[in-house]
Amino acid sequence: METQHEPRWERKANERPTALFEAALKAFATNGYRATRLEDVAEAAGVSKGTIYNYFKNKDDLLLQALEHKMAERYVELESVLLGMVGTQEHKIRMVVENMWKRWQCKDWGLLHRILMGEVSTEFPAFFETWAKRGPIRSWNFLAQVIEDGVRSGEFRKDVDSAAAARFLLSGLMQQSLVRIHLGVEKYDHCSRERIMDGILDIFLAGIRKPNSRSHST
Amino acid sequence: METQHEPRWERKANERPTALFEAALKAFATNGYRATRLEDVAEAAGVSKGTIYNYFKNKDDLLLQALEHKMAERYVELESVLLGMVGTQEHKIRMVVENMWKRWQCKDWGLLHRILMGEVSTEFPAFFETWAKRGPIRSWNFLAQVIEDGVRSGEFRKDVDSAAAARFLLSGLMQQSLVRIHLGVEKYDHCSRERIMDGILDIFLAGIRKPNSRSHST
Amino acid sequence: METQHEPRWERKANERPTALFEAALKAFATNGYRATRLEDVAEAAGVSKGTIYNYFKNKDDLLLQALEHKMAERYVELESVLLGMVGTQEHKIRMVVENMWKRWQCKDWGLLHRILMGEVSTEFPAFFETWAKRGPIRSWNFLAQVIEDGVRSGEFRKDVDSAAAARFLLSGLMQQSLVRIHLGVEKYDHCSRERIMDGILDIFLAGIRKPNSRSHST
Amino acid sequence: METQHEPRWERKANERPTALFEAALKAFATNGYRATRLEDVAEAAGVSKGTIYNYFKNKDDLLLQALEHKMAERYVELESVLLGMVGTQEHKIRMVVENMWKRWQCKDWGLLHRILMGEVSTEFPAFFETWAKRGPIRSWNFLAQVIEDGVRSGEFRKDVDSAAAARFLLSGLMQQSLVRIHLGVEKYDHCSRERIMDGILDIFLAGIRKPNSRSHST
DNA sequence: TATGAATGAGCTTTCATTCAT
DNA sequence: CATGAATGAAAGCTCATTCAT
Repeated sequence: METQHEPRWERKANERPTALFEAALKAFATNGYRATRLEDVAEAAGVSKGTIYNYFKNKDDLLLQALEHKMAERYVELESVLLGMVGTQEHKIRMVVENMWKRWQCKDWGLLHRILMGEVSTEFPAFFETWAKRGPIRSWNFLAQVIEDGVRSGEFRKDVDSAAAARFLLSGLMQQSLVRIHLGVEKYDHCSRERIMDGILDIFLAGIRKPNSRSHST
Repeated sequence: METQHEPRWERKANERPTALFEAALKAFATNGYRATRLEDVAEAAGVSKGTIYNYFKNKDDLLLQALEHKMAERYVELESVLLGMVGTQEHKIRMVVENMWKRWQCKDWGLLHRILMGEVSTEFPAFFETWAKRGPIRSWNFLAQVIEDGVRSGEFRKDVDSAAAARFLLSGLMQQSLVRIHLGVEKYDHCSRERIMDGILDIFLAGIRKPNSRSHST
Repeated sequence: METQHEPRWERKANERPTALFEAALKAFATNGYRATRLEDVAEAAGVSKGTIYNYFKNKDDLLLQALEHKMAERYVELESVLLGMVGTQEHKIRMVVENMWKRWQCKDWGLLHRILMGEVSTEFPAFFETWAKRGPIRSWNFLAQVIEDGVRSGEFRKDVDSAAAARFLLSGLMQQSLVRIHLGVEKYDHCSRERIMDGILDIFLAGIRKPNSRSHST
Repeated sequence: METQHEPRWERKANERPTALFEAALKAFATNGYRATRLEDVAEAAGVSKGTIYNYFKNKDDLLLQALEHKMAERYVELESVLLGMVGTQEHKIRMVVENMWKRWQCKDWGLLHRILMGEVSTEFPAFFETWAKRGPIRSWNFLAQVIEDGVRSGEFRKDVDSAAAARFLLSGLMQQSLVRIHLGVEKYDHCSRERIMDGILDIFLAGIRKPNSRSHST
């Protein structure tokens, strides 16, 4: 004679780690990793301090796993986009950039990035390196390839340094994204996100295009 | 036959704060602010724990004053450069960029910047804002003005968005500088500093120049 | 064949604060508030340093709450006595005095009082004031009322200043109690407690009685 | 050919310890002994921290010597008064009490007493004992003698316990003095000092006088 | 599994004391 | 003698971690 409890509780156990990931990343990004007390993370995740230790070895482990989890999540999406792009190389660049720009606007990315560039880079340099290779460097190289293709196809100038170009474009956009949106600079340096994005793309494409090319910025 | 006592300490009050600034910034940038023990800073500065409290109210005060000091130091230099530049706007841009690029290579800047983008931005947002306004934003606006002048003088394209352009160029360069040099990415993303710098400048200038202009990249 | 582990600690949250109150008051009264290390209080209470901070914000908070607790405890008792006294005013005075005298003999009162007159009066004057109003002043006023009634009923002299009288009696007794018993003066100023108490009461009552009154000292 | 400097500076050196005594006692009484920083005492005395160590072995030494000094100062005066009193015993009692009352009003006495009853009694019990014997106990015994004389001369009741009586009178007055004036209770327990003093003396004398005696309080 | 009281290493901070000047 | 920068032991407090329940 069992009372039928709500079935939604079934998946609770599975969601614990995820809830902790979210809570941890948010708290760490907002207040800093060291400055955040595990108790606050627990509270934000709706569990008690001790519970964290059922899922993670220690605070560092929580941080690193949370980062790992977020990264994995984000990079699966990325893969699918970078494959199967068609059209001119310029079009592909636009697509890549638009996609990246959008994901950089997202709060989650801000959280992730702040921590990585902050305490992770100093306190867990090995992890930072792993991330750098899997994330930024890979996308730099991917974009460089696209540009390279454009050079070969005659769409872009012969003397463009595709590696530098890719790094320039993505770094410029990413940095603006980070600083303006996630560090709040747009609150006191007034310039709309669209203007930044469009302006950058315009200049960049003009900068790599064949001089006599007839294309023009949107 | 005198026993030469090693004096337990020397009286050099004037140099103390500066020595502590250096030691503190270095330690904070290397290991993170929270993760650094005041005793280590003291040791690095060649004094004892207690001495720090003769000069600073507490750990936060030491951090903030050290940052303030470094900033002041750096911005006086900057002023003198930005004034009194002559020649075409393109030449001015090259000068600004070369100057910035050089200062961004410098270890001190790396230390300062890591801390600011890291724990300072989360734990002392007010200070971060002050810095952002005095530093990056000011240089963005300055460069935007130079570009604006070039637009008006017919040197650059009429439809260039000078604000976005300035932010693009400086953010791209700064980000690469930070990541490659100070976060060690150049160790596993092989691309010489010169190539990055030249490549970026080439594309940027090509991107804003009047199409029929005869200038050419270095 | 079980190894019987000694549990590292026991879970008895409910008793903790009380145990800490006792230990704290004792230690503070014995060695002085500032001179007492929190670790010693913890040890005396059978817990570790950190545990104190599960119950109290800081050292001051522990002191003040401990005092508050003791005071509350003591004043409930007092209430019940002061109410429901019957008989002549002289009899009531005797009862009040006997009751007070007994409570002042008690070690707990000594602990409480030493701290209050000592560091609390200088370092927490606001708390001291609160205590003075709730404790001594209230009992002075209560006794003054009893005397006043005796004056009106013709039991005591018309020209007796009841306020001064009450303060005289209670202060004299309390001071002797404090100094002799709790500060150890009786060890080198030999005079039995009974003699002090009886002698004082005898003189006091003789001092306020109507001259032709037939009462006699015990 | 000496320039004639002002001669008042001559005694400066001698006054150093005295100035330190004053400053120390005041600071210790106001904020508590442990809670007072030596640097504050130094500042109040117009010297620097290090100077204290030219005159005193350490903080404890400063406290104890300061107390010793004040006590000596006060007790010379007392001696002269207690000797050479003439008249009835009641008159002598009035004189003693008036003298004591006046000295207890004095701020210096308050400072001294607060410290003695406070941290000194717990942290330097030996010193406290010395003081108790030289101070209160001696005056109790002196007054007891006066009363004893009055009993023998038929001025006071035969059955008065002179020891208890003396302790009662002096303790009552002293306690009121301490609490009302020096601990600030008179601010919220309104009763003039004169009333307290007169009321107490009136009751006390009425309490020890021969019943048929014709004397009356002032 | 979840809880949260208890722990204690480790950090920040204070301040009595020393001593080169 | 006077100074006050420097010291470092000692204390307050925090919080990651453990573990009885």
